[in-house]
Amino acid sequence: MFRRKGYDKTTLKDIGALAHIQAPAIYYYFSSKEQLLEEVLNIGIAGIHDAVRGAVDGMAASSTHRERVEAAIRAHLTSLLQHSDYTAANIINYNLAPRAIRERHRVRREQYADYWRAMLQAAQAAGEIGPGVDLTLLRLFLLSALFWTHEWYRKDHDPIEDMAAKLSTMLFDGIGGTALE
Amino acid sequence: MFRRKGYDKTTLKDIGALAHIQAPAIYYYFSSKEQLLEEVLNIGIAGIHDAVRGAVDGMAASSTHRERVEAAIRAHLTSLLQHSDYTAANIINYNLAPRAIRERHRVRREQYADYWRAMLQAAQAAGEIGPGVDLTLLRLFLLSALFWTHEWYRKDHDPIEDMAAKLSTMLFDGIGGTALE
Amino acid sequence: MFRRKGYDKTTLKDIGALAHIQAPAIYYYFSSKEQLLEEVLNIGIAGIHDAVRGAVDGMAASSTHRERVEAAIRAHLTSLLQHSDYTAANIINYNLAPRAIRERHRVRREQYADYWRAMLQAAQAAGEIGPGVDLTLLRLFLLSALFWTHEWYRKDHDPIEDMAAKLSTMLFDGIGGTALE
Amino acid sequence: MFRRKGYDKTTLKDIGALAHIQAPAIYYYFSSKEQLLEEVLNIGIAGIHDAVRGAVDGMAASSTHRERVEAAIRAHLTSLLQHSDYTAANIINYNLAPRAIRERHRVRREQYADYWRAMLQAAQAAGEIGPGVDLTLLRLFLLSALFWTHEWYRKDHDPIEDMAAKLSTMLFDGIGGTALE
DNA sequence: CATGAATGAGGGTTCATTCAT
DNA sequence: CATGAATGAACCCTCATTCAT
Repeated sequence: MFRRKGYDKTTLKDIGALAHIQAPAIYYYFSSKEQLLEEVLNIGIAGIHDAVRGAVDGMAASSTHRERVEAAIRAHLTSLLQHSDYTAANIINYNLAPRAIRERHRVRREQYADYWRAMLQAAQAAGEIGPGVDLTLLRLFLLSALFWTHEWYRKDHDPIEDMAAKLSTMLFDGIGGTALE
Repeated sequence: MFRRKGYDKTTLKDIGALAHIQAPAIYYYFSSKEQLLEEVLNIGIAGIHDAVRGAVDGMAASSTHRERVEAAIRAHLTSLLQHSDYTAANIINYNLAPRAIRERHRVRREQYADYWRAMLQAAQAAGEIGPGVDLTLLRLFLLSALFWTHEWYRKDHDPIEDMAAKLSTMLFDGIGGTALE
Repeated sequence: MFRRKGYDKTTLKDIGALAHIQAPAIYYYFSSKEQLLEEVLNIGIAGIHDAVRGAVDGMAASSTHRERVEAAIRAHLTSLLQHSDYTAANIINYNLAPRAIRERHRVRREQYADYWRAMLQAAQAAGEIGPGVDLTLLRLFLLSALFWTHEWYRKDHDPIEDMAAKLSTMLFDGIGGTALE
Repeated sequence: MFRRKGYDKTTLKDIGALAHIQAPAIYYYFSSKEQLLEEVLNIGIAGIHDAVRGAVDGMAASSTHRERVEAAIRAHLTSLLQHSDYTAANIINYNLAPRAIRERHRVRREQYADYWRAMLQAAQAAGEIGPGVDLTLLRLFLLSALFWTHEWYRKDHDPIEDMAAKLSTMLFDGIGGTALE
């Protein structure tokens, strides 16, 4: 509901209807609409973080860093686009959430960012990402591209695995043609 | 106001205060809050579209396509991050806008997308973007990365020109190191 | 609880917490919040009535009526200020109680008033209260003064016995000085 | 309304109906129900304070202090019982008002108490109140008796002027008969 | 004897909007 | 061109109460 209509437009009545209970019954489980939002945000971030970590950490020790990054991209997209309304709800509502919630939640967002930071640093240390690459900017742009997919992705697009593979290729090998060489 | 607090949380009283008038006076200029939103969305898209078009079209005829794309990136970021609260308001509120507005507005968003599509096609036709690159996916990911910057960009970041240059380099040349070659 | 927060602001949850049970468990002992209030009111009136009667009826047969009135004052104040939250709760909530409860309860209040009425009449009959004194008014003002103490009395005030003695003296002997005599 | 039903039981709908407007229109004039209560409390205290001060200060300079006190009693009762629902509302609701309101309001109550304190002190200094009388206790009991009248006074009682005169007489001359002298 | 779960009524409050002035 | 006053719809939330367990 938060994903489709946004926090403000979502009424407790809407939510209650979805859960087949009356609106006030929600207060038996949550202390306020805001707390409900906070839990949704948390589930959203946890879902994608776990998916990515699970995918990467489960890889063979012999995997290259490039393979790891590509796996992370694939897991991120799969989780966001196929599994979790919570993650999309997070993206949509985070900015408009009350300051208190946002501040408490920021920590979790940063933990996810940290995971990527470490992964990219390892790749650069191993020489699989060029030494001149600004990792902070890379991470920010890359995660932006990934998160924003929920805005334009439709079920009838390419399979997510293809998208992930293509993005990884563009990113590592560049899109430049041979015209100028 | 729409940018900072979102459409729903913004009250006409807020807006009136900003304009030094009483809330009902807004109705002298706009027929409803929704119409106000629509105009804000329009200004937002027009601002960035004009900025990008202006930058690219003003270039020397001898410019390479890569130079053009980089100029477009630079103009997009400059407009979004430095000039226009309207564009950021657009990004934040588009999804949650009433369906009618969204459908009327989508046309303008597509026109901006078309501009990029044409630019990228020209670059590929000229061989400056590899023939195997999926232009649709490239455009979607690239614009996602660009639009989402407003979420994390702070005034104390790198100068926008540097960001644009680095992104362009990563994109065209790839981030891959030499480890595997 | 009724004394501190008043009937309306007191929730069954509050009461349950005080009794270390859940709110619905209250219904095992009382049929409704109103019935609970009624019992509290009753206990409050009974407490002060019993205290006063006990003190006066236990006095030596040789006591003067003035001594009896003073004892009644002392007992009333002691009961109200030191022993019984119930009595204070009664005073605070009686007016705001539902009409049905109020009407049922009024009888008990009148019984207490009757006790005073009889005591004052006896004193007047015996000549210890002047023949010209309007007993009804005296009783009303006196009980008003006594009941209202719970509003301003703090533990660090004079001992209650002193207060009672002083009030009795003022009342019987008057506060007038000698200036005009 | 606050006087009849108490703050909690009074709904904004009730108040709106009384004022022939819809409940939300109240917010055009008051920022909250609490602020409304606060203003009612203030008017209540101001009403009685002004009435008493006006009556006493308007007396001939040659008046005795006893005459002044009696005039104050009369004015207090007249204001409370005949003119002002606000004062009765004050008495009833003060205790149950939110702490913040109560603390802000206490100052005004104390100013009224101060007025009486000064009046009684002057009377004692002039010898019209006995030197042994505890003025604080006298004031507290006297004001208690006066305030509480609104609980039992009915229109069919004695005229207020008679009541005031009788109370004054009892107070200054005492109720004691001659039996013990 | 007590609780977990839920409900229904209703309360205070917000807000876009209207309209006479 | 703008405001003061008011409205009606709707929202979040509270709470006494019920009832199966």
